[in-house]
Amino acid sequence: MRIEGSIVNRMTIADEFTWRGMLYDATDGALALCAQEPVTVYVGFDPTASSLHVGSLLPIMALARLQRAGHRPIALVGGGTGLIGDPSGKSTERTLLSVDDVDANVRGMRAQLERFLDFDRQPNGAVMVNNADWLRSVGLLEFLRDTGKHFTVNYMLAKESVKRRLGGDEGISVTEFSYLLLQAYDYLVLHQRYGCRLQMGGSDQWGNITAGCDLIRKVAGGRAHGLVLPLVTTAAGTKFGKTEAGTVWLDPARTSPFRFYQFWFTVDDRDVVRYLKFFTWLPPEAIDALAEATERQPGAREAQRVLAREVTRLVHGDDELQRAERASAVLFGGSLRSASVDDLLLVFDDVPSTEVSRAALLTMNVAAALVHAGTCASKGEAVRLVRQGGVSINGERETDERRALTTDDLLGASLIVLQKGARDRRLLRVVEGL
RNA sequence: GGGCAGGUGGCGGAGCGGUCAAUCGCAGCAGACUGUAAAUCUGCCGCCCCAUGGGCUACGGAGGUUCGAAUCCUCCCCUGCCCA
Repeated sequence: MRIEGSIVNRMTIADEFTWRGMLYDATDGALALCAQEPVTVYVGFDPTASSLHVGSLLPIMALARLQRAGHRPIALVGGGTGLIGDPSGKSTERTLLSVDDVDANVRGMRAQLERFLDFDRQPNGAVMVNNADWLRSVGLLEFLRDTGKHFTVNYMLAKESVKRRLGGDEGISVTEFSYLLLQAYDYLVLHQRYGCRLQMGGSDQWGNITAGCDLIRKVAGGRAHGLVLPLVTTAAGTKFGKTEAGTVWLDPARTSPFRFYQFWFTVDDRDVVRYLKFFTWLPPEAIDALAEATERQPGAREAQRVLAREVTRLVHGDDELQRAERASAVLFGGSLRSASVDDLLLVFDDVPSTEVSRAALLTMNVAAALVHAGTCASKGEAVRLVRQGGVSINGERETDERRALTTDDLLGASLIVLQKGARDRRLLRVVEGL
């Protein structure tokens, strides 16, 4: 991504992070340092999956904001640490990923991260590193002598992530227990190679980050800082970034832009302003205005609309945003009967959709169609759902799950819209000769 | 290696020979009310079927006892704690 023009700094990083609610904690002097001179700052991303998800968006935005403020961001992907597994925030031991999996995940994540940072910007172009480059080749004895010697087990036992596991009934393996050393070592390497003096991360990273600061002080004699971001919560107390359909990924192949857009559009009133501050580039005045709009006319969902638009554009680009908006307008914009078949066909690729042959369709009843389209996981579930009144077909509530589908059910002779509840919409399209 | 405590549905956690597809809480889904919101209330929440009923697969794994086991026995695997 290119950042055009020069950025006028109206707020300091401290002001901005504070106003946006992004400052959970920081080491003494971290913010003063940023106010005083350009700093090289890093955030690490765990390659636990081939795609980032919306939970990673906050640290990504934090990096990007710092870059716009003139600092140099380093995005680190954990091709080395990913082989070990970070116990922070986890209550149970994780199963190890294979080297191939980690490498594949690293590739996927790198590609995504590139979108949010400017690698050509002068003089503070972003840098992407993979800690596999130094961790995989380090020798055990060398590591224990050079790095391990600087930490006491006492120190490590005092870390929250370790304490929690010691109290749990699964314990913690030496592998995960050692994780902290690796991340501390990463910070040291980046400090030595790039002069990195600030590490950011989620609040669960505090222990790992301060361990790195301590290591740098002991080995390099330098002062390094840490800043942690709050955990993104939802007012309803559920896990942020999860929907009925599972995790909300940044990869459009895993979470379609339409679903992605819908995720943000359906955000709770109580969360929307906070998310606007976290995840968009909108200036304070614009966000304040949306906050007011939400208070005055919550039903208009203006803030959610803008949030969905901004974040979808940021992650998927303008074209995909427009498709998601159009698909949403067609499927949620009032009566389906008034929507033209052309419109429906247009959104076919953007909405969860399934194809079916005419012959197969005509052997299906309503319940079978719901399963085929993926609305329901099993026929039993489909039966229950219909009996509870949770299903509409082409906008009309369906009450008989055993009703056979006929060509009369096809809009424009080729499409059926299946609705479950208020939000779930899918299309079933008849394809000749399938 | 020894002792102790455990392994039950997405999670937590009951059940301790039949009435258990398994109490309950959380999470999830739907309905009502709405605003594609929240709260609240209601229903649902293993799979399949010619369905006020029937079948199948399930309570770490494998055997066994019994008319009948998640519940009893044996062996094995796994986890935690304590001891060596």
